[in-house]
Amino acid sequence: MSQEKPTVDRRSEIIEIATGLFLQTGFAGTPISAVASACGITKATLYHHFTGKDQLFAACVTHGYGTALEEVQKIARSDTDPEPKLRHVIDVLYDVTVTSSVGKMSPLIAEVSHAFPGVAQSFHQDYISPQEKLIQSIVDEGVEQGVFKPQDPRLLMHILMGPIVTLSLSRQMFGALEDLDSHFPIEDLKTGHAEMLIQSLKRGGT
Amino acid sequence: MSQEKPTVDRRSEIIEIATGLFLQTGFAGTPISAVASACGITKATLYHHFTGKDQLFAACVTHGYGTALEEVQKIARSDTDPEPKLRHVIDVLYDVTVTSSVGKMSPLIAEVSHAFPGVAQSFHQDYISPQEKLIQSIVDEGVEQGVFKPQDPRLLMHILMGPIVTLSLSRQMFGALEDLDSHFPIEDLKTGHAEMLIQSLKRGGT
DNA sequence: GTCTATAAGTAGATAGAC
DNA sequence: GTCTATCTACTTATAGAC
Repeated sequence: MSQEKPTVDRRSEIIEIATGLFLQTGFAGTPISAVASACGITKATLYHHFTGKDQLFAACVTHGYGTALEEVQKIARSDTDPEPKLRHVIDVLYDVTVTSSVGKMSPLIAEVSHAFPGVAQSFHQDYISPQEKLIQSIVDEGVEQGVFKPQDPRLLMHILMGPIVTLSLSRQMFGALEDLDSHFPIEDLKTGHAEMLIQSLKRGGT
Repeated sequence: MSQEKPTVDRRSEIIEIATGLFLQTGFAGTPISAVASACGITKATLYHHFTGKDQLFAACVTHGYGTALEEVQKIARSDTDPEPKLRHVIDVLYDVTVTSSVGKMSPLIAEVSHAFPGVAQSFHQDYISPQEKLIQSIVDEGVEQGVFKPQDPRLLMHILMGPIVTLSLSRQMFGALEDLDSHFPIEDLKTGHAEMLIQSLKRGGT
């Protein structure tokens, strides 16, 4: 009775629970023992699945952004006009970054990156870079069709991702505030941000 | 010879060194002993100046944003037209957030806020809120003079602070990358961001 | 104000039985 | 795969001498 699950996906289960704990208390602030007991296993068992704390964290990051990237990929490949396509991507980016757990990991990766630079490096190579290329391809498509004016790719990502990541960070940081949603309302900010970005792309920048 | 400084500002000295260490290795990742030895004193002496690790951290935050807020205040009060005034503020915000140590503390505050919600709360009350009001007053001035169109204050802060905070986070996170400045060039992004923001304010949003 | 010494607890990680 | 038991190292924090 004590082992209902047939071990099919114990690993994924651990990863998801660990991700939640890391997000709550940080990397250094989350003892392996806390992860273990939250999973209902002992430390020794946890070490049977992962060779160390850093490897567990790396698995959390990979597991998370793999799913997130697929979503953006699906949209980029879909057969829609550039503008609604970009709006759809912005929608998903807000979801992934502000609502789901993956996006909230950025400050954690920053924390860990000093001790384990490999984590940040693979995060950039496997998630940030491919995502940038996908978004850029959508904008390029719009430029070809004459809907968008050309824009510096780095500036575009700066204006696009910046507010989203910071909103996620703010909502974590000020999670204790009673009026969190009135200070940082996701829907309103998303709509306004998207509108501004699209307008700027249509008119051409700088 | 071993005590050259006349204790005039031992406290400030400790705070500045501690801030640097916290930024490098995080709150939980920075032992009190590391701070002490970096200051050239012992743990016991450090505990003579601060009653605990959390109080030391809170002092680091307060010390930092106090200076930063004053700079913005000076500009807001100056006798210039709204547009150059806003450009000047953006300039200072990039400096403070991306270059100096204060701005880089946001992810740290997020980390600590779970264990000590008071730190985030006072950060919001004493720094974020006043700064928002100062910036809003500049925009309001512009609206009165007919240079700017009215804008939702929260959206404005979202679009203004978002990219800046995220740039700071990215540069910390990917500090190990060789081509950091080509991926995240401060000057170019600042210029483009400011231009876009001003244009959007002039034209009116949403 | 600064030190040495140490208390009291917890961290990551492993050995070996079942 | 999971457990109990344990190791070593390091953590925050304090007591008391100088």
